[in-house]
Amino acid sequence: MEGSAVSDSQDGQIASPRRAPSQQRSRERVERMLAAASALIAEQGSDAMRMGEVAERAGVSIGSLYQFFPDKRAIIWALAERYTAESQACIATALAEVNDAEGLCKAFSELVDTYYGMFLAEPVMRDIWSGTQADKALRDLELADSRANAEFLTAALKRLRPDADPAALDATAFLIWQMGEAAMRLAISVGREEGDRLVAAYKRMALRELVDG
Amino acid sequence: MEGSAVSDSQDGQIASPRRAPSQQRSRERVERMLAAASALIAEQGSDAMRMGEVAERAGVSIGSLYQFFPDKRAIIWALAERYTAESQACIATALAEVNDAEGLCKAFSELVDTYYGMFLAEPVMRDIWSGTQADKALRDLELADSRANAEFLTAALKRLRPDADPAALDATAFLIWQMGEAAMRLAISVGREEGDRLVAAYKRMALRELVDG
DNA sequence: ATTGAAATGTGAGTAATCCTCACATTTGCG
DNA sequence: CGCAAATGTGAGGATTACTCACATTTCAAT
Repeated sequence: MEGSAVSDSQDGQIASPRRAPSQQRSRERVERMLAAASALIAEQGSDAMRMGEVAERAGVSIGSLYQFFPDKRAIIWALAERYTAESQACIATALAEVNDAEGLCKAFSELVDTYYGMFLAEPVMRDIWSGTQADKALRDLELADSRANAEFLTAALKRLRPDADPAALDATAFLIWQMGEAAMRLAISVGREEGDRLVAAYKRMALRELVDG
Repeated sequence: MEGSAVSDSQDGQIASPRRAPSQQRSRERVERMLAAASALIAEQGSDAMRMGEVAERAGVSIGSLYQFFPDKRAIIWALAERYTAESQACIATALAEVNDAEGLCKAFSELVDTYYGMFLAEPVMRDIWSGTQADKALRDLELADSRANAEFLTAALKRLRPDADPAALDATAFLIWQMGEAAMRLAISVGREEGDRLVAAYKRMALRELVDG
């Protein structure tokens, strides 16, 4: 099997693996690198994460690190990608079977709680979404992710209100989703108590918009 | 007159001028430095802005730059502070004389348009708010700014609904304001057309919440 | 006008850090 | 076994934020 993409990121674009690990040994080493990076981000934040330290903690040389990750952003990107994939699956299942207003309320409410819990519990996710927004590739990933997530919401809305303008539903769902992420970023950057209140207020606002149109 | 603060930023804190310019000559030079930085940020973004280039374009030595700005963040922070002061004044006047629901609608609607226009027109503001969120000091500045802005909204709301729970109004205003900034950041990162639609959707949503409670 | 201290100005040099590259080792496969 | 591809290594190149020892200018007090 040939390795997939080899595109070195240059402008502000993607950062795919420089070389896909094809042997068992290297796959395990890449896992160790990701684990080390994850731990370091959790401890100090992605900005303070040093590539040399990642290599050392993973028990590999700096050269090996760069064999599989073209640059520092790529390793953060790889971690972010895992989290988004995971959360997207969770969202899809939560919204898949929504068919009436009551079901939407329940599913959306639980979804927000789950998402908020993930933000609170995962230091890496927290750092990546609130800290490393400087990186254009990551912003784009988040945007794409947000669109994908919003589409599950759109789909549910369309089932609820088949006669409404689809484009308007699209915009509403996208906006509501993005605002939810903004509300949660805000919530985790203030105290826990105020954060909880903000998330609750967001939930109430979003639900009104979703249900009443 | 002794210079004001000298607190070198260390942890993730403030970054005040290392030494306040007290002579006319140095005040002009500092202005040139800020202008150079602003131009460079507009051209390439704050991340790509090089301190050496700022100094060169301002016609000063690198040493002079560091005489007045303790580090790179400080010069960006100084620019951000100017924009926030300017926009805060604009918000205060817009919301000061709101006394009924209709007035709130009109004032808020115009305010959003103005703010959105500023985001679109000012590359520096755009870069600082959407790009340099990695910087904790800047995030804190934005948060404080947002709280201050939300308070004008809170004040207007309290005049409209004197019987409502003040704490709830506070939370609502803060959330609505933050979401507005999120919506605008989103709007400028997608195409102009979709962006306009998103801002319009936000406006509708926010107004409903503001008017209906 | 003199003077001296504070303010201001300079830029070569330091330190930190991302990333490369020439070369060594290991693995898979005919 | 033999060889090509995959993998591994770490000293060093390149960039860049920032420092510091020293030069120059301003200005208030004498």
